[in-house]
Amino acid sequence: MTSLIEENYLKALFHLSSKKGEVTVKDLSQELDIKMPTVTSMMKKFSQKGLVKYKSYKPLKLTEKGSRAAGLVIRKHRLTEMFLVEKMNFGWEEVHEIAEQIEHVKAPIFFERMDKMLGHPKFDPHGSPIPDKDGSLELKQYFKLSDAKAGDKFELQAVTNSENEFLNYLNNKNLHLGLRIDILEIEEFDGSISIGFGEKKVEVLSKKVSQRLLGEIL
Amino acid sequence: MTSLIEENYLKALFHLSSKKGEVTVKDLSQELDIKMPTVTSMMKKFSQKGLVKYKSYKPLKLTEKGSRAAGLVIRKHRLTEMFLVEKMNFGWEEVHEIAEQIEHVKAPIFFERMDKMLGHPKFDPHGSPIPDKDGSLELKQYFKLSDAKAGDKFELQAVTNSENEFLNYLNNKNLHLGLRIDILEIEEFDGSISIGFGEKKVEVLSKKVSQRLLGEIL
DNA sequence: ATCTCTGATTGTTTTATAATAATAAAGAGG
DNA sequence: CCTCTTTATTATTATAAAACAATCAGAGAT
Repeated sequence: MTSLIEENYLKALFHLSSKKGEVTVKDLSQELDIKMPTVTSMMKKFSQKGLVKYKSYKPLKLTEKGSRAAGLVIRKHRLTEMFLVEKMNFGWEEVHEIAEQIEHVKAPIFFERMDKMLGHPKFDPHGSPIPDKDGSLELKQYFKLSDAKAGDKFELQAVTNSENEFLNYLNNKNLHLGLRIDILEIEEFDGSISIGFGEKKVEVLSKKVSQRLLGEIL
Repeated sequence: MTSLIEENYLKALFHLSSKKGEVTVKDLSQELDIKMPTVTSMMKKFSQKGLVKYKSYKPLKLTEKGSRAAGLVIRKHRLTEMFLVEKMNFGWEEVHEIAEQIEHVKAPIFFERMDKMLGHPKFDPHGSPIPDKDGSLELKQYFKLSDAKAGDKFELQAVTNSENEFLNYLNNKNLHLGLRIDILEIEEFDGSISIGFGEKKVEVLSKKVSQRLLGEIL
């Protein structure tokens, strides 16, 4: 059995691994807001359980088993987020905290039911892919809006970052997933980008924002 | 903040209180399958928090505050059960275990949303009343089917007991809440009862069963 | 090659929840 | 009213997850 606490370690490992493949004790410590000694001892336990490869003073690596276990937690989280948005009318900015708790429910049938009701979705409300029933994930290659050029058409399909503050900003600007955007102009000086979409709406987005918007150039 | 563990103590206190008003340490101990000394020390903490009235060697009593706190936990549980049955197509025999976990979610908005989606239900799938937003409960007076007389008409509205085994028994006999039942005959010898319902269905129920079926004599 | 700094580990302590063993209070039967 | 059983309490210990303090390892700079 993996406890709630272990599941949180797994999630953090998953997120950090997706960037670098290897994870340091310090990274984990910061991500979870748990002191390094505590992390070290938990990693020994994980190593025991075959979830991570661990050598003293060396970076951690998720094993195949650990990776699948982590994927399953992420799956539960993302299915829950999707359910909250699609079936319970929550906004995409509200669901993270709630899903954070529901994801730890020990009742496979509950998540299977969600999955079924949602028609086996491949992405969560922020465009992040949902791992399959084995916990494995095929990662889609997105473009950043910041990499598009003037004249391109862009479909917004995901965000890199799901903090409340950012999502509320997007809500205020009526920017949502699935939106088709015309890139009008890019300001060389600061990398800000002028876009047009919907009913003649025009907005200027800072580089900070456009780097966080992912999708496809059409 | 009331932890998951404290919520479980509260629930147990609520259930035991509803019968006798007062609860002994032993009762609680058995209900929760936790040894008496552990219960004693938790009750000191509860007393500190003003949730129970506690004097050494005397039975426990929920305070007003404790009673409301307990009611809120029960509310979350029962709303969840109702949601699982009504919105996610689970059977009434499946929902208890799942709700037992979801009830501990710390996100009032989540339960409010369920409540709204369900149209502010007054009863859970087993006919148990759902406490209001303050945690208070008006208890309805039910009759037991075992107290009905030959010739009576009876509407099944609740069950006293929600164990899986019993609910499956009722499922197999097509006995469900809302069903109208004709009491055909009562066997003096063992208290078993012959009933008719639906499409000319006739069944004989043991006293053990009929005592667990609650409702109204029409 | 050594010094120093950062990151990692060990060893000890804390907190919350539980258990066991030993003791004390209440209540029941004579 | 006293003894015996049941129930409750205290005191100590256990376990999991975390913290803090002190030490240790390794990488870069001198």
